[in-house]
Amino acid sequence: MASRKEVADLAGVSEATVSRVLNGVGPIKEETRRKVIEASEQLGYVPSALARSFARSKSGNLGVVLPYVPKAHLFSAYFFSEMLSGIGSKARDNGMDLLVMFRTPGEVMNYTDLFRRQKVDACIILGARDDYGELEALQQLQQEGHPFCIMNQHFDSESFMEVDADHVEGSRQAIRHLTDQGYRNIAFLNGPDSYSNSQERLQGVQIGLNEAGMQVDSSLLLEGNYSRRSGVEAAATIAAQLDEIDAVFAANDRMAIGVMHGLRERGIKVQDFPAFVGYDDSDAAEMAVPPLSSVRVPFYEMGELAASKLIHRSLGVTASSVNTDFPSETARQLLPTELIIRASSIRN
Amino acid sequence: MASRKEVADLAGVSEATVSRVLNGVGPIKEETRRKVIEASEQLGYVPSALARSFARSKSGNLGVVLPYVPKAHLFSAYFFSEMLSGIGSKARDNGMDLLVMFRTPGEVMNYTDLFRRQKVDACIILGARDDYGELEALQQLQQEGHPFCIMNQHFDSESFMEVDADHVEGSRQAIRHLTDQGYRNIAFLNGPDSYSNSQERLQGVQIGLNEAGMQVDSSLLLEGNYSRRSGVEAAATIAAQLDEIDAVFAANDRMAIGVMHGLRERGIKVQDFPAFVGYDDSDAAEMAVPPLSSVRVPFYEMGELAASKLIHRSLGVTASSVNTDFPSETARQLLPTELIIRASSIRN
DNA sequence: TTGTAGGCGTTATCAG
DNA sequence: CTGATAACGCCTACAA
Repeated sequence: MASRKEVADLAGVSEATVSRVLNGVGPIKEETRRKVIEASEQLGYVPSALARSFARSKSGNLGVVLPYVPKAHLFSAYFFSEMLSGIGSKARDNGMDLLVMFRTPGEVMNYTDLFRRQKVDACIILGARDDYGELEALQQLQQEGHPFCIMNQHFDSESFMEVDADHVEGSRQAIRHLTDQGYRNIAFLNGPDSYSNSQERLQGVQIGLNEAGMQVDSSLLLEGNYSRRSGVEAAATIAAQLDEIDAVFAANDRMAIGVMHGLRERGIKVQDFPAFVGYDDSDAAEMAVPPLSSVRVPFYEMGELAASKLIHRSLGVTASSVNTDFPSETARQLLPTELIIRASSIRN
Repeated sequence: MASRKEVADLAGVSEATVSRVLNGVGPIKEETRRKVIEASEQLGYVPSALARSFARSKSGNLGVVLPYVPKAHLFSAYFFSEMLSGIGSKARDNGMDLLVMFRTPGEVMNYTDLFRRQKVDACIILGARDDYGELEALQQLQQEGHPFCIMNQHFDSESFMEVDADHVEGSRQAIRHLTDQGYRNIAFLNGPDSYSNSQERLQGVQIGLNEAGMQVDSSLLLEGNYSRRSGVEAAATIAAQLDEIDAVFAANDRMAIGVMHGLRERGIKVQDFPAFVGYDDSDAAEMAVPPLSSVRVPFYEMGELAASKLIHRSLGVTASSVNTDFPSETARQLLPTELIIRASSIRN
């Protein structure tokens, strides 16, 4: 491959000038610029990202940590691919590449080493769990001043940069949609309490019910683990009290669909189904029978936002530019959800 | 952060020795090794991947090119996340990181620059299209001797390294499953002919029908674009000749489910449905109503295989070691599929 | 078994 | 506006 020196020789300039032209820095005489461009095109010269990164001590990589999912279909892949796409789009806009890593099942990830080794300039963490080891690792990151952003999980009493959807409001909307139609006995199939997401949904449910002059009935509170299977299991409980239950709100689509399946397995006909509202508006929602109403979460946009925040942060934020474009830079930022209404929740 | 020099000083050795110990190369006196390890742990020293890559002129990154998917739900995200996980698993085992890129909608990707810039040491390409620009780009890669592997697409008359599933056999199995049960009028909803995958499925269908002493009936051949919507559209045709059609084989689950939806929209009852077999065995298959029989594709394993081949190739294959572990290194390799039978295709 | 020193391809600083 | 020239942090012969 052509070297920078060859380009310099061909263009009749110094190597430094070649770099200046290619990086668009410093004042350059137009003719010089032209000569350099021509020469480098002719020779097919491409600067080495490796050398560049080394010299700048910037990898140019945006790290993305994904939970370990393969084969364990707790969450829909939809979820992650949307976020990843959003992140990728912003990264590309800023000339950064995506370095994707999967969290290993047991062990806690050593986030700081990722930065120390200079593999990434910033990092987005998806699906962090709220356990001790994880928290400690994140605190260390924070302490060392590495730019990182957590998606889809909130750590109370920490001031991590976080991006999430407004699950309180999303859940409230879902409940309101049901109560507005006169449903009074709404079962809520939530996910594990260890996810901040689950807690927020419960809050939203409470608010929604209160607005309709109702209270949470703990006998209508069920817990699954976000898998379809756990929905099927919850169906047992729901089927048993089908007289009292006239609607089901599930914390994600998979569980909602699981409940539907469970009811079907028990021979319950669609016309006898309670109303259903799911969550995520994954592609499974529109594929469900009946089509599942669901709370749409702007995963793609969340990915974009997280990436933007990080990039604008790690790309030298001067004292003057801070607090203008990204006021809540270090704070938690929530994107709005939207209720998508389909047949499953409409009174017939 | 602690520098290598500090470690060397603390351990009372030269910097070179520090590197040797940390890289496990060359003969080292046990005591020296211990001193170095201690010193580096004490100082929290972590070698810079940047500098290391630069010195070795190896990025340590395995590139993965993904098709541009966001919002266009032609393929299931399931598909990609499985492959990505498989790739990631093998990459990790070999100390490589994943550099993920999304193909931009219009333009052809400049694969060679990826290598020239030294961003990646090897590259896996998912969802390549068989158009002229793409082919040319791939040929150039080949010519320059860069290690790359194409997944899920076959280029005739090229000897690219390719990994795919055996779609001929998978489709044959699906058809046999149907004919074995006595279904004779099987509609085949295929994807666009521009994907080698589609062509292979058609072949499999032909073989399967022939085995049952039948021929392909071109009036039963439909084409969609792998989206659910296209399945819904195909349902119009199928509904119109429901007397003649007793089974439907679709080239992926989304389309199969789309057809089911289309039939439902037309008021056709489940008990009057033709038998259905989908393809991919994505999570949507088991969520479908009725649960959809489908040809399982080992995406995860395909990812592992592709990564393995590349890694073993780019990690110095000597003349002696070649043609032993990976006989078909530069050839096409197919993994077996498996028919998963669910309610949708069982005669009632 | 270990130290020395050159080189990797850029960036960036400092003269000119 | 442009040309030298030090870093950058690590790897790896080569020498000892």
